[in-house]
Amino acid sequence: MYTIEAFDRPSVAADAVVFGIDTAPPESKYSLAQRTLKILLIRRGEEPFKGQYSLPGGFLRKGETIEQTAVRELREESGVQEPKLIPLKVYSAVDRDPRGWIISAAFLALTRTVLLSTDAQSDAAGAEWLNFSYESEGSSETITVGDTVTLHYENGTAQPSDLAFDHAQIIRDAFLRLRDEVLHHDLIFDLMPEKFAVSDLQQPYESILGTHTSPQNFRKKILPKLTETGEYDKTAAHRASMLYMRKREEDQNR
Amino acid sequence: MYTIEAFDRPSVAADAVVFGIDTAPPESKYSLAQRTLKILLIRRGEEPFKGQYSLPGGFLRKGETIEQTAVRELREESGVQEPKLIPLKVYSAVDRDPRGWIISAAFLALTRTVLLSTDAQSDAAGAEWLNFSYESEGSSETITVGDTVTLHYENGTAQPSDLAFDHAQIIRDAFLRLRDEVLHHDLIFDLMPEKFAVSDLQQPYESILGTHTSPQNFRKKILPKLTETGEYDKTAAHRASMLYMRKREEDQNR
DNA sequence: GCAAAAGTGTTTGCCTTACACCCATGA
DNA sequence: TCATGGGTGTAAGGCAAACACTTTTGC
Repeated sequence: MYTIEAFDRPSVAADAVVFGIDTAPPESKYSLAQRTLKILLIRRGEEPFKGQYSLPGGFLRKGETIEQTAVRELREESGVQEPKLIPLKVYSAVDRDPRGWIISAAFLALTRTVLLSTDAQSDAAGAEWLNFSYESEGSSETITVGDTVTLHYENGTAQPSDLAFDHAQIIRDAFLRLRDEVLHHDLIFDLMPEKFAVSDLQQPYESILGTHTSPQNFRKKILPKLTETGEYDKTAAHRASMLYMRKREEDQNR
Repeated sequence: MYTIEAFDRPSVAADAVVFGIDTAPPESKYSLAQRTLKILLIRRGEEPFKGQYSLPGGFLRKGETIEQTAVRELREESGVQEPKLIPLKVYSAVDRDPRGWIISAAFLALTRTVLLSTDAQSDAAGAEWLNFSYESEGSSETITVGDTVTLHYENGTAQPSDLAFDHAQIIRDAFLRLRDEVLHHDLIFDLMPEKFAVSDLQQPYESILGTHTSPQNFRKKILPKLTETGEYDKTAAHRASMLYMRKREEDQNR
């Protein structure tokens, strides 16, 4: 007969790899705004790994689901609201945390805004949005985060890095999943505000997928997935661009 | 300062949704063998849910990863060896297990053979391979397992069923992931033996994806992903079929 | 020869790509 | 007017569906 006391139990954490699109003002009134992919990291204020970057996350509490853990910790540590969560995997290597037996359920989390709450009641020293870029060549992969952190991977495995715990590995796995979901399931729309111009999509889309095509062909490829709103963005010094919304699933085949 | 005693800890289980392809002998010496998708379920020998079907699975032990838990339990309960494991998600609803606070990391698991070990040192009454079929129409989905169990879903949520725990929900999520991985990442090969004829692929492939095409066009679509072995299957009463292997990733673009 | 499947070639239509072109707007 | 992006049209190439056809084998 099973009794719940018969097994040792690990501490369970949720960690989130949060991506967002940052919009920088254009260089001139003519050119497009610069839209770049960012990742949210926490500068750790406590041991272990004090002062190093880590993913936002925290411990599962009794009475909540692991998704609620992720949402709560994101709000507390960074002010990120209503993220889109996608479960990644459970990281459970026995030596992954020097504090003891702690496993972590990792999530890919997307937000439509990169603003940070300033008065976050935080148990971490501070949350920062950092530039994110990914490159691969053969069996080697490189991720650059912010201006100072470079992560290397060989055959899909993280090499020792400046990041806390096994978070370098989690970040890679999350980005590859993001790329896959953008490619096959239009996840790009979960990184965008509700209404947007076609050209707002292209930079984020192509920096995630690592592709490039002309604005004309990008338009034709993406238009079947969009619905016109009739509104226009008139802020730029050229022809105003129509704002679109994501087309509802049921209407795709019409 | 963090202390590991500061948080309550849940019991952590791993559950696996195991799919395999069963090969039934052909009706005559002329026709093809019947290949059907099967799912491995356990008839529970203990409370709760005694006598009902559940997924194979068990509890995480100290010193092992959650993947090792899944592999160990599969071997113990069903004799399945060397499954391909794909992490699905963590199921953590607070009332999902009447025994208490138990969360489960669910895996999609694929095996190349549907044979069962007969002398499994089992803590379950018995493992069975059951026919699996999936249908969807609008927001309703139906999964049929074996001859007796039918599962219903509305808007992606499992309706009450004869399965133990929340396993009806897990099975649906697993099958949709299977379909997605077969479509986008050629996961079908993890359900096949190392060497196989082109026609061996088509039935499983199309029953998972819910599509149908001619044998000729299926061949042309799949051949770029295959390598000839030079061996032939001469058992049937018609032209012998060449056996192929999965082409290595690096050779795909040649 | 006949049934059944293995395997090849051809046609057609669609979808992507490259690129020429016009439109709208503010400086 | 000019620079810049918004937006449309068209022609070429590649891919997939439909299907006609040949090959191989056991009965």
